Amino acid sequence: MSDPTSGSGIPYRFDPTTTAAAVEAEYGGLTDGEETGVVVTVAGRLMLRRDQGKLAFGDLQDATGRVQLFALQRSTADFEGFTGLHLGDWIGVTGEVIKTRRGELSIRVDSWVRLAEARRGFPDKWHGMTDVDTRFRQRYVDLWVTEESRAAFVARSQIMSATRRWLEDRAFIEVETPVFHPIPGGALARPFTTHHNALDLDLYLRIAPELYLKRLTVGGFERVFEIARVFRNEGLSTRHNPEFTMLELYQAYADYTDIMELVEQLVAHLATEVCGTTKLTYDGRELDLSVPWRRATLLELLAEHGGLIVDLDTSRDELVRLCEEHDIPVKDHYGPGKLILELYEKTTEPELWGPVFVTDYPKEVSPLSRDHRDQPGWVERFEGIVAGRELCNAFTELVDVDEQRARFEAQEAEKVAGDVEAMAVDEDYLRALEYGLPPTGGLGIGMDRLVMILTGTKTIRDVILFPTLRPEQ
RNA sequence: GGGUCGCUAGCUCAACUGGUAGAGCAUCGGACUCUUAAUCCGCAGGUUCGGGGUUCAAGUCCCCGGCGACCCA
Repeated sequence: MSDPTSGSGIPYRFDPTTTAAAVEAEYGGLTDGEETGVVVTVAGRLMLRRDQGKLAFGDLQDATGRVQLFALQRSTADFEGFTGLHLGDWIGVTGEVIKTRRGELSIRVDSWVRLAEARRGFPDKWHGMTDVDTRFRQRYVDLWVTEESRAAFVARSQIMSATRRWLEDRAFIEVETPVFHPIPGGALARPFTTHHNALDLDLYLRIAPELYLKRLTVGGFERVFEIARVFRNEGLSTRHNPEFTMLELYQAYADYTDIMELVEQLVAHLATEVCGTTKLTYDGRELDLSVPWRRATLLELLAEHGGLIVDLDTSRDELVRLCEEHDIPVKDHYGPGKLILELYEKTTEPELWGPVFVTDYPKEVSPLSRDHRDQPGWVERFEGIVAGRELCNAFTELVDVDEQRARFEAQEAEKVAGDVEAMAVDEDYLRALEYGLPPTGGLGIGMDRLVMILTGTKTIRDVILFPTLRPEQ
């Protein structure tokens, strides 16, 4: 044990006494040339080095920021070794906090140790890493050299943490439900399939945790939430990754108007926590998340933006004609509700910036929502549109078991007719409903999109550490 | 799925109408006692994404394939 580094020169542990940010916070006010007599130890990655003969300067970056290192041949141990370090090497440094004559807060290096060697050259120290594909494939490099990238993931962590606290403060409990589902359900999407060998059972990766969370409400958990990774077998785009994160929550005794208030308050709270304000700019446009958000029915917005005055009693011929006018492919089994939704998605949704709650959807396209209390053929459901993106989907939950069975069977018929996104009948879920689901409001929020909005990033890959990519070879 | 653009040294990028593939940074060697993307001198670094074709000659033109970006459906 005479050599504590055991030959490699790399120690097994290291004890920094402070961080770059803490040094700056405590000693940033020193006058030029001032010395503190305070010796600190920091650790991080060497990002820049400026050799100056018998002097050398370096920039050390740790998780909190950067601080300059100041080494002298006269007083720094193994000065030649220090000037031989590679950019990107991890080092630990001990020395006195000073401000140089030229006014740069620095640590004057007494001793140092290499904590890791960067065998591969770091990206251009000025331009960094610009190829987005390489940034995603080599996130371990991107995080060091791209400040905005690091900041987005720190913000993501804060958003997740603040969301949990906010919900727990309101008596919600966090649960974990299965990722493997024998019957995919809770959303209209294609699932991934897998197989359990011991049970010789085909299973599906969940497309939503909804039906399990409502089983828990039946079980007496009156307020539950899950931050769930979900999986949808769809294409990739700036807004879609095959695996993404949904916050789902269920609140007994609430309806969709209660959920609207919950969403706008939660999002405004998160904006304040992370951005310090509810008045943001996204993609060059103003976005005011201040409470309350506008509420408008899907039909009202369809009239306002699409100029289409229609309803469920509009003749099918007329709805089909309007769809054809807007280049929307129509299938024979589409009813008026589906046709109206298609018209809305084509003519109106792209025009919405928000925040706005689009309320009241056709029953035909909402198999898990409760019938509207006043409007036959419609359900109590809303989507929140924020920064032109569909941020959330929520409804007054369907609690009537007979009605739920009928909706499932209608979905099953569509699946048989070839709709790969349609739902199947889930008998166990129906059995749960037979034990009684109280009036309940439910919500799903796309957390990746929320993080995008609050960090000002433009693609979902900027907020997912390791997005799904084609293999390199 | 369709269209457009891109892929050149470890990184960031050049190379006019086809004519010996270059620079900056990083790396390596050297100089330099207050730098801030330090500066200066020097060495080295390439299957130009892959395959085929046209041509005396292809990074460049044509075809097929791979990967990506943007736009559209």
